[in-house]
Amino acid sequence: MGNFVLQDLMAAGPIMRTVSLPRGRQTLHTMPTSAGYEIRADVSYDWDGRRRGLAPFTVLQHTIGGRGNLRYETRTMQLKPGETLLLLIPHNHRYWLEKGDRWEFFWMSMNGEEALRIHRSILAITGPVLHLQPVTIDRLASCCHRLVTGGETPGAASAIAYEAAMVLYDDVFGSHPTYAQEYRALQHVLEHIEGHLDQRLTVADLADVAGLSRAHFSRIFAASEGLPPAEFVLQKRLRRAAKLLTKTADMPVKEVAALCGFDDPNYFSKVFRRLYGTNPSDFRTSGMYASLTAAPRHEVN
DNA sequence: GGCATAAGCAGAGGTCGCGA
DNA sequence: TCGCGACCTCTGCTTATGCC
Repeated sequence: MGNFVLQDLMAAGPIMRTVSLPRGRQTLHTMPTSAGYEIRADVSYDWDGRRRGLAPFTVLQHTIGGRGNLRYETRTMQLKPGETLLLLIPHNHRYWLEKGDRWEFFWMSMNGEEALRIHRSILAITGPVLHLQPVTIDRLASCCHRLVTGGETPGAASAIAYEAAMVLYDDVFGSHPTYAQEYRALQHVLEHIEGHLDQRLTVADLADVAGLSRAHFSRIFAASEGLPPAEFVLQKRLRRAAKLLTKTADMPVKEVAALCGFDDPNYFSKVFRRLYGTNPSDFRTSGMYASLTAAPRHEVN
């Protein structure tokens, strides 16, 4: 697909596909949900980011011609040809078409923790409107075309969506050494958190790992991951605890707490209840974990 | 004995404004 | 862009008590 360009996608005419694949046993970290190329001229085209359900996903939409409108939190702007829209849902935004306007675009929607994490990192730096290089647009158009016409298995579809996420990553971070450095620092912190969940993890320690001051680290971490660092660590610990509780029926709750970095089982019980709505022992016996969508109410991606 | 709940408190965390 | 200090909020811990 090396020579695929945007014109090839447009040549096929308006087309879209909702990617609905059977759930595999393993959760894929990047999964497309829909893709397509459209020319819209009707005011019924109107999406509100707060009314599209609670399951998180992202929308990547490149404007080929015409124009669209975007309200992002309190700011309102127009999307012109050559501009690419990146949005996380749910979120306080709306994009729509005004009467008499025309909007030609291609888009890809995807979910999965890796897609969400990468797109959130990009959004934290660039905001929702991106100005990508022509070669990036062509590669994204190629991904979109292959999603619409192929990607029949979960693995194949996931690979295409992941490629699209990486193409975007290269464009944004590859051309901005400072952004790349910051991204790598946060990656290092995330790895540090994963490897030390059973130990004391203060925000000051994590800021040291990132090589930043506590206040600045807290600021960029929250912008990148969608949660302040302490809350992020807490949710990671509670997810690990939930898994341990259901997988190790003989392990005392206080031992599960200790393995997840909670020195005090009483405190563990308190925060566990806050997140899951029930105490650890009831959670274990009720089989709640299986009924959850593999995540607590406020998911850490 | 193991665990949950509640109250109280110290210190850590989040966030803002400001300056370099 | 980043660090620093200040201020307010809330987390994390201790202790006491009660239930199974």
